[in-house]
Amino acid sequence: MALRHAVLAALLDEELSGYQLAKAFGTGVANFWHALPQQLYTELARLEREGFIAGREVVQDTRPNKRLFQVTDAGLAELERFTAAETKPCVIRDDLLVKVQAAEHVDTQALIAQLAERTAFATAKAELFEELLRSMRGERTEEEFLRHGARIGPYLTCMRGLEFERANRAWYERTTIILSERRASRGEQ
Amino acid sequence: MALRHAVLAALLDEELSGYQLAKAFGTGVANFWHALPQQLYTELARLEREGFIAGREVVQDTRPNKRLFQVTDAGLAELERFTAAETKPCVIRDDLLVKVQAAEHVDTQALIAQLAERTAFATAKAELFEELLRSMRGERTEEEFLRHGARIGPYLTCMRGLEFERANRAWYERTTIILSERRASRGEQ
DNA sequence: GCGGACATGTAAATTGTTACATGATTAG
DNA sequence: CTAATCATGTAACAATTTACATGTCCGC
Repeated sequence: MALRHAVLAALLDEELSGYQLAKAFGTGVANFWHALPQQLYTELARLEREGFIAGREVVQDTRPNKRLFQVTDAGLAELERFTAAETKPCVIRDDLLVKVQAAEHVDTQALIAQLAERTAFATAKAELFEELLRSMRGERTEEEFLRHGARIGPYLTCMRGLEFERANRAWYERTTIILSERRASRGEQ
Repeated sequence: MALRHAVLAALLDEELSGYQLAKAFGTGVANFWHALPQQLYTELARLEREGFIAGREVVQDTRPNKRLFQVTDAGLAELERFTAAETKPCVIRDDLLVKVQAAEHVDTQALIAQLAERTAFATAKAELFEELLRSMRGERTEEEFLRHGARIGPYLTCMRGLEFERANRAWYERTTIILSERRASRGEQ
């Protein structure tokens, strides 16, 4: 039941629509959780029904109308309760790691192509996060911002996301080289 | 549908029982995927029914009997097909990150305690992985092992797992310090 | 004798993904 | 005129987690 708390956490700093949330939870600005639009619209409806968020209709001329949501006092209390409760450790589940695990027993050509794709993806995401961090801290140094800056939560989770993507990229690149070389030396035999 | 492929990948190098798989997928030796015993027993039954793995009963004196499973030719072919197919990018979903995201709006005392727990957990896991990597490469240097060693797949995924836990630990420690200092300076006001 | 490790499952509930549905506006 | 972005949902299906169930052996 953490999706609802992720939504609450995302709505703390600003009112957002379902569509805006979907973008954040999909493309990865929200490093702390991932969800598809369908799940978010459903969860927003549930949260509103239960009084944890309140929505207001915003009429737009040029685009379809939208509903912006903000966290209620009950919602904040629920988030407080969640934060104090036990945390279950996070787990890795990655298709690509499964494939690399089997690398010695299968053809690695397609695998190497997929590693290249992921390298590009991780690089782009890392750049996005770097930019995001820069804009969050503004003129201040990181040190200074971490001490006294506002919105420290999003900054910290973004830092973790950046490190994650950097490590991904490094591993993808190294793995690509290793599998390619082994492939080549097998071919030469 | 990657659980089944994760199971196949885990069974490539050695025959394992459901119980042994459960330990590996639970405590994290299998960095590439996570699953609970219940899911594994169910999946093993399905895989056997579909002919992707074959089980054999091993009678034991001192312990309950067990069934060891190995991958069949059909299973290897299925894994080959999976490896060539499209990969969906991995996503982060972590309770603790959600909590840190909300750090500014909730009481951080419990959060800091949870970060300490996670630090200990990540440290232990990193040490486990280091030991595992050492035992896999034996006398060889890492460089040498990566070039020519057998069972390169498990080694590579373990490397990723180690880096992940090291990064976790570093971020947990840094976040603990930052939140603690901010908490202290709020208290002094 | 009690808790933990060994060993294997089923059933119910929750969560997450995929497919289906609709409709306006803007940029190329 | 076609694709992309904005905007919101429902329904069906698949995956994961939690709860229930059972029984032996070993060390303290």
